[in-house]
Amino acid sequence: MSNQIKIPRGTQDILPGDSEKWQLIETKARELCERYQYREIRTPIFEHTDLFQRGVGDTTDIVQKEMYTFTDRGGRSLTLRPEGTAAAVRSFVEHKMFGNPNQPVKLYYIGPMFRYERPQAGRFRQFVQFGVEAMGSADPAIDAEVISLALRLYQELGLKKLKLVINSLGDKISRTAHREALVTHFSPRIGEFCTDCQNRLEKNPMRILDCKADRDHELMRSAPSIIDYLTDDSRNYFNKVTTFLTDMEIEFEVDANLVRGLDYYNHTAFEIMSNAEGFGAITTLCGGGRYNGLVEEIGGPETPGIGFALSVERLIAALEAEGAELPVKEEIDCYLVSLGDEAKDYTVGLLHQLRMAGFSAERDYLDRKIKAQFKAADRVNAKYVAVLGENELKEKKINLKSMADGVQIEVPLESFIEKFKEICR
RNA sequence: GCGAUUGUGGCGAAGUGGUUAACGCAUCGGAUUGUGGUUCCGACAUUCGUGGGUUCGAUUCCCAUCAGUCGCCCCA
Repeated sequence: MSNQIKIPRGTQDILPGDSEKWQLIETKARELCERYQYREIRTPIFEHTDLFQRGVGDTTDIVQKEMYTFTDRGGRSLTLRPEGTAAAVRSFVEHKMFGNPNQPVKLYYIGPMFRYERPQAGRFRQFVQFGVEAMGSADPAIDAEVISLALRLYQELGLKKLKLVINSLGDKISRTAHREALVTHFSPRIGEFCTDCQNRLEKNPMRILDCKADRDHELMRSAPSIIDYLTDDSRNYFNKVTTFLTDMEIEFEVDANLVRGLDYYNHTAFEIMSNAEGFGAITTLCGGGRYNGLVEEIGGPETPGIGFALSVERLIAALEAEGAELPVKEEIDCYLVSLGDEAKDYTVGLLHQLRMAGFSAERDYLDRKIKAQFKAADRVNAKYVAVLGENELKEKKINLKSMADGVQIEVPLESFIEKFKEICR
């Protein structure tokens, strides 16, 4: 066992017992997307490194220190996708979906993402994101729709302790003006801030607001707020979004310091967080926002877009923190108990027939005693146990026992399947 | 990248510088020679993450290493 190969750091096996929960969540997400009319897109798990550098942004932590980048045999630099938006946009441009008569183009994806990070509660090197992208519309109603879709998923899975935080990052004019104000504000005393912030001053001063280390610095509280620099258009846009949310009776909180870590956001930015007690330090379940301009950046025509991404791992963690159980039932219709070699062999055909008829069915393969076979049947939550022994075989009948009430009946072997269909429909 | 903490059977969990490594759960067998979820009895770690050192002797002490967990940064 000393040379045992173990799972790579930050990854996890999802075993039977848990995989059913994942299936249920994925099914719910797909069903929800069907209702909201988002259609699935499946893109590769790796892309050209350039895509993320351009799409996600060179100044982001994701690009600077978290990418799984490798060179393939042809000398190309490829990267395991750290998020889903860049690839969706790449595909949108590559397949000229901007020419699709159905606009906006509404897509969803669900699959693994990769970031080279130190694992801890709610953070993995491989994790699964479910995300949605709507490209081609600059209507604030789409922003509200995207937000409500994310919230619906959580709510329909049983989460209650949720908080929606929203902000506007404004358009290009708003951001440029705000940026200048920030630089003017922080420059004289930037030496008092952490080195990260000192770098941010030039590259992306807005993210200084997001800094936890310098949170209590006096210049933070007096820092210019983006809200004050929004153009009339941006302000109207934001008001529309919040009005629509209110119309849908969705509660939210405006946080002027909500910035988001990715460079491509503008206008609407939002996060859904968990309030659950005992949740880990990382409380963000879902993050998203508008990214007008990203499609152009990736080489397409000027196209507005908005989306979100959420982690299934964190969703499951939130469910556990709230003590919300997913309705996964694990049971089988029939367990075949057999005694004696002849009967044992006979169950092969019976099992096959049960399964052909659409039932879930199982038998013993370890040559266990009858008592142990019943225990096994009990363990797998068998609704019925069919007992076939030498006696039954001789008399061409089979005993069918209902495990819930212990009632047992005799059924002629030849009509067993038909009878079982009646009893266990 | 930095910090804290942990690493004993399938799982949970005691334990000590010296050759029997508790116990609980689970599993298997028996009591009940063909019937589950209760009870009783029995079986189940040449071995204490890995490598090295100290020692007459190490699971227990020291060093290194690997891994898990949690936190910082940042994010989903």
